[in-house]
Amino acid sequence: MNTEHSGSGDPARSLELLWRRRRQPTRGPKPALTVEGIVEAALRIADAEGIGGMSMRRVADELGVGAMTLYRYVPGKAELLDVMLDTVYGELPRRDVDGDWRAKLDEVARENRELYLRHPWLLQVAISRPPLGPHVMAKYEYELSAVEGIGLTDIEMDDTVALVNGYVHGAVRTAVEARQVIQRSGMTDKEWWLAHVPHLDKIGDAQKFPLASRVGTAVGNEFEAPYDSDHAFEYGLARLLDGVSALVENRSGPKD
Amino acid sequence: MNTEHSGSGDPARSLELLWRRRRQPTRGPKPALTVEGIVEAALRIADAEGIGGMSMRRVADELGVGAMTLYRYVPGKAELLDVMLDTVYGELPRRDVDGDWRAKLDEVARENRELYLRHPWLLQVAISRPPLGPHVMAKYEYELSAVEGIGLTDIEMDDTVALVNGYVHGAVRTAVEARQVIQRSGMTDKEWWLAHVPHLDKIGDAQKFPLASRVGTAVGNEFEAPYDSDHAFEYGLARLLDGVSALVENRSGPKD
DNA sequence: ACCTAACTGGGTACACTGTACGAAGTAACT
DNA sequence: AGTTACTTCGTACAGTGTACCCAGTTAGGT
Repeated sequence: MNTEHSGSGDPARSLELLWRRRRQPTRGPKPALTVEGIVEAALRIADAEGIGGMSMRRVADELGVGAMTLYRYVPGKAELLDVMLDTVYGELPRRDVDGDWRAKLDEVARENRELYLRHPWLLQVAISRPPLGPHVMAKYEYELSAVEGIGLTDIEMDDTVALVNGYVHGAVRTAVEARQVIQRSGMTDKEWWLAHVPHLDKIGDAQKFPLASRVGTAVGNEFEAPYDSDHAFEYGLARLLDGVSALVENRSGPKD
Repeated sequence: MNTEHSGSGDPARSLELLWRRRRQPTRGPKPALTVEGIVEAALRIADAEGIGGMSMRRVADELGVGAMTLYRYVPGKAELLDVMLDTVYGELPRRDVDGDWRAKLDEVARENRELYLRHPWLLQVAISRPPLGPHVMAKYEYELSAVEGIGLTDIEMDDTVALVNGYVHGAVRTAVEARQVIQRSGMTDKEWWLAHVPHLDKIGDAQKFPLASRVGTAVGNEFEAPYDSDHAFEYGLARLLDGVSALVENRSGPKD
């Protein structure tokens, strides 16, 4: 099920972990693990098996230690997830784009899309309260800089960045789910449709639902190959940026 | 987290269940339960506690029977979820709208939004292969009828309906997650931000991330009240339909 | 009236999950 | 050497979906 949550722990403890502010102890045995190593192992598992496969025992097995050992390094699973998020956000290139705000927002969208495709488990994590680590902050700063100084209010800047991120999230989610359902079921969309048609015919829905039958069949035939998510992404992004453009022009030269 | 899946069972068995095509047995004790009753109980739980709260044991408890009893009526949890989906889609009003395709698509978006708000657990279910029950078919038929006869190809009709549904899904997901995180944490966004600020100040990110600090503070102050999701929804929907309009006009009077 | 086939309810078991608790071992300071 | 801080990790608990099996119930056939 979708849902793992981020940002649920104690702020002081979480930020200490995210910014690696813990003073190393002087006495006692040397720690055998590091937070970095644990996060790396957790990311390997999540990338390969989805967020559902990333259990504390599974991560501990990967590192050759007992499950409870992890709790010496990380307060709990929620906080480990926070560090994983901040870590993968660190992979974003955050390129300096020559051009106007539109070119920059376009780049933001593409970079985020790549990240989602590389780490599909990100789509299964609800990030309503982002973990305020160094890479999350840098990501937010970078994305805001794309729409800074073009006449938007602070609130509108945040809205716009959130709108683009929301669009990319939804578009990639659809594409990834389509890809995953083919893997999980071992059936292409066409095969799945053809497996249902004879039973639907028996029920007689072609008469009751003529449009659904006609369009459903057309779509089933068209997309034997993997769903053309590239085209859908480009089209939707262009429409979205057109919409933002209207707002920017309205702000830079208001009529009333 | 996010994820429960739909449409994973055997097609014949699933469709038989969705369309209630099972012949009732002649011998043996009269069944104490009905599929309808089980689905009703499961919906009550999912509406109140989210999809994570809907376990087979929990549903069985609600009905005063043992967990395994449910398996006499439903092949498994995945199929029960399919019937739940088809059932709630039956709640959609599917009003006849006077007006052009835009007014109709607008209505489709609003009806779907209401449904997501009434059953937030829908947002946690990945529906890449919809359960082909009577109400899912009727929903698809109704939504296609909004864009029938305006010059789009069958594929474009499906794309357009999917685009609108995708937008609504994303917009409501953001709003619902914001609402839920306040419940779960017992903190408003402002309180959460204020709890982090002193620690972030100690780290000194205001210097490193000036834009993020400025905009983050502005957003934190603005949205003390519940996030103004109505406004965001209206704005985004208007931009989206503008984009579709461009496609429709291009199809009805192509230049090249 | 009685047998049997068909059916229902549900107990137990298995392999999972996150993590609280506490025991046992190790290293550095006094 | 004793104390203190720190490590690893076994056990336990309350959950999860569901395979398997047995006991009880009812209708049809004889």
